[in-house]
Amino acid sequence: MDTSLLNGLNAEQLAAVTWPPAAALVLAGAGSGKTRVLTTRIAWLLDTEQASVHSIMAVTFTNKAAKEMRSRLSSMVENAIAAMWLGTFHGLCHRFLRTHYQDARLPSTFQILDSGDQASVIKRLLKSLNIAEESLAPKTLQYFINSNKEAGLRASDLNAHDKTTRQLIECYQAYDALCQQEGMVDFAELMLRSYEVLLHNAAIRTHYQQRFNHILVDEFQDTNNLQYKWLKLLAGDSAAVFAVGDDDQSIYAFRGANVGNMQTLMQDFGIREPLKLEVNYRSVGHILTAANTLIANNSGRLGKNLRLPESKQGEQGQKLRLYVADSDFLEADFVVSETKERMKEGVALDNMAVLYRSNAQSRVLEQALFAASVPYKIYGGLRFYERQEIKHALAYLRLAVQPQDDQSVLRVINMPPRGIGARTIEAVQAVAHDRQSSLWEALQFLITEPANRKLKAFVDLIEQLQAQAKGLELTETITAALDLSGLLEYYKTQKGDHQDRIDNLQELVSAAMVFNSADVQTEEWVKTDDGLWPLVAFLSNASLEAGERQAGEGEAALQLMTIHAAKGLEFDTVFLTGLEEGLFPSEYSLQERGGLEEERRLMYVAITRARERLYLSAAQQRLLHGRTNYSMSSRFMDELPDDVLQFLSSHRKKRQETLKIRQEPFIHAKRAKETFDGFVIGQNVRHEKFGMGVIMDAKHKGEHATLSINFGANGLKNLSTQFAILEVVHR
DNA sequence: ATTAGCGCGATTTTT
DNA sequence: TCGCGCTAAT
Repeated sequence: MDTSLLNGLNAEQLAAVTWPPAAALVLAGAGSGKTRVLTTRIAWLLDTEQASVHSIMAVTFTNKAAKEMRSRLSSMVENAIAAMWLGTFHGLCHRFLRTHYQDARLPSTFQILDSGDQASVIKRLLKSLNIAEESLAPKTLQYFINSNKEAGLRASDLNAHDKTTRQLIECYQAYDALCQQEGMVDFAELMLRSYEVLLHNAAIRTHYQQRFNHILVDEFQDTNNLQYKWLKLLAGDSAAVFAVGDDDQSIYAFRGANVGNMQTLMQDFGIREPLKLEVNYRSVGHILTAANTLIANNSGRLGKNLRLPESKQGEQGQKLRLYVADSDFLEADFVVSETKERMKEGVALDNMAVLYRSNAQSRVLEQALFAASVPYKIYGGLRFYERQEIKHALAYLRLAVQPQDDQSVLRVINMPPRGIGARTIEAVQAVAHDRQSSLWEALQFLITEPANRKLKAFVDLIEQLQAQAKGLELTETITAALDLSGLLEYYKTQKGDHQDRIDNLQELVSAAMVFNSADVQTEEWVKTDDGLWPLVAFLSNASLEAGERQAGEGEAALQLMTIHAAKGLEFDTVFLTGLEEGLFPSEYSLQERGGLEEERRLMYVAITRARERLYLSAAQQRLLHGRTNYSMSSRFMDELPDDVLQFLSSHRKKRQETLKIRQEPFIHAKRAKETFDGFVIGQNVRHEKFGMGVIMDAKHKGEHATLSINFGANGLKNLSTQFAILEVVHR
C-alpha cells in the first residue's frame, strides 16, 4: 500500500478515512479537512483494493465540489477515474436516465429544464388552461410541483381537501403530461424519475445495488427527502454509505434540505455515534470560540465543538472587531477604510470578503468602494447559460435534436424577427391543439399552404440544422446554428451596443470547444445514441452546469457576496455587515418555525469563513426599499462572548463625526428634527419590559404622541408617551 | 416591432 | 428605490 496516502492526517481524520466498510456519518466541522477525508478515503479504498473504480459512487451537490474531488483524486491514485460515478446528484441521475431512457419512458434526446425554463413552461401551461396568473401565481405552482417531487410525490399521490389544492394538483398533473409530451425533464424530475426506475425495476435496482459497495456523500446535511430515499434505495443492504456533513452548516432548508436526514441515516443504518472532525485548520482561536458559543444556542444539534490543532494551541489571534455605524453609508465607509488598512498590512484584496445577508445590501458598499477606487467583485449576477442570447442559441440547438420541443419553438420562431407575429403563432398553436400534436407537427402541416412561406422558411432552417447536427463536429454545428439562424447577425446589426451579447455567443463556441466530449464518451449511454450524442451531451451540460456567476474584472478585487454564496470559501479577513434585527436574522425567517435557528447557522457559516480577522458591523439606520429603517443591532452580536470582542465605535468617533456632516442633510432631511412629545425618530430608548428599542415612526396625539418602537427581538410596539415609561439612551 | 410608461413587489439558491 | 413585466401607443 502507498503509505504516504495517510500521512499528515490527524487521529480523527485517520479514523474516518480508514473506517471499515460499514455505514458512517462523519460530522465535519468547518475547516476540518472534510474534502480531504472524503478523497483520501476513496483513494485508500482503491489502494487497499477494498473497492474498484467501478464499485464506488461519490455524490456532491455542486459541480464545483465534484470537480474538486475528481481533480484531487486523480492526483492521489494511479487508477483511471474518468468512468467513476462521481458527480452531483443531478448529474448522476442524468447519466442514469440517459442509460435507461427506455425504462424511464423518455425519448433518447430528452432535454433538461433549468428553473427558468421550468417557469416558462408553467406560464405557458397556465395560459393554455385559461388560468389567470392572478388566481394562481406561476411561482406558487412551481414551488408546489418541485416540493412535491422532492418529497417523492406525484400528482396522483396527492389528495385535495380544498379548491385551491385541487387546482394545484390538476396543474401538476397537466405539467407532467406536457413535459412528457415534449420530452422535457426538470431538475426534480431527474431525481424522481431515477428513483422510480430503481424502485419499480428490480433488475436495474439489483444491478446497481450489487455494483456499488461504497457510496460516499458530501454535504449530507443539504440532502432533501427524495435524495435520501434515492441513496437508501441504491445502497440496498450491502453498500457502505459514508456520509459527510455538518448539521450546524445546514442553511438550505428553504429549498427542501432536511437536516433530519442525518438522524434518519443513523437510525436506518444502525450508526451508533457519528465520527467527528473537530480540529479546525482555518481560523484563529477567538473566531472558533465565537462560532462555538453562538451555535451552542441552537437546540437539537448532533453536537460538535471546533478546536485549534495541537500545533496551534493558544493561538487566539486578534479579537473580533465590532462596529455599530450610524447609517449604512457610514458602515460602508468603515469597510472601505478598514480594507485599505488591511491592504497596507499586506493582505491581498482578493483574500478579503464582505458578506451580507441579502443582495440588496451590496449597493451601498459598491458605491463606497467605487468612490474610493477599491476594486471589487460582486458575486450574484446572471450566469453564462442563463443569458438570453445564449438561451436563444441553445433553443436552436435543442430543436436540431428534438423539434417537438414546443418551448424552444416558441422561443426562437421569431427570434431574430422573421415576420412571424403573435397572430401567426396563435394560429399554429390552434392547429397543434386541434391535432393534439406538437407545434412542430402543426408547422409541417401548415407549410403545405403556399401562403405560409415564412413558416416554411423557419421549418427549413430547423431541418437544415438537424442535418448539420448529425454530420458536423460540435463546434461546427453551433457555428452553423448561429449563422443560419441569423442570431449573430441580428445582434451585430441591431442598434445599441450588443457587443457583450456577440462576445457571449462567440464564447459559446469556445465553451463547446473546451467541452470535453471525451469525458462523456466513457459513459454507457453514448453507445445507445446516434450521431447526435455530442450535442445532446453539450445541451445537458449547459442545463446542469449553468456556469460561473458573473466574473467581473480579472484583477485582485475585494470579494462581495451573500453569506450563502460564501459557504465553502475562506478568506483572511471577513467583514460581516448588516448585523441588524430584521435583516439578520431576517424578518421573514422569524415567521417560520426553525427559522431563527437556520439564521443562526448562517451566522455560524459566516463567522467560520474568516481565518485571521473578522469584522462585525451594523448600521443604526439603513435605506431599504426607498425608506429609512431604524433597527437594533442583531441578537447574534449579543450571543457572542465579550472576551473575544473588541468594540470599535467609540474609538472611531472622531472620524465618524466628520463623516456625519456630509451625511446629515441626506439622512435627516425629512422629519428627524421634529419632536414628538420630546422624542425624535431614530432615537434609542429603553422600556422596562421590552428593553432596548429604536423609534421607527411617530404620530402626534394631542399634547402626547404615539411612538412605533422597534424592540428588535421583542417586536414592534406602538406605545403612547402618556403611559409608557421610556428612557432615552445615548450611544 | 419597438418603446414608453405604469404598477408592483422586494431573503437566501444549486441543480 | 429600483428593476421587472405587462399594457398601450407609435
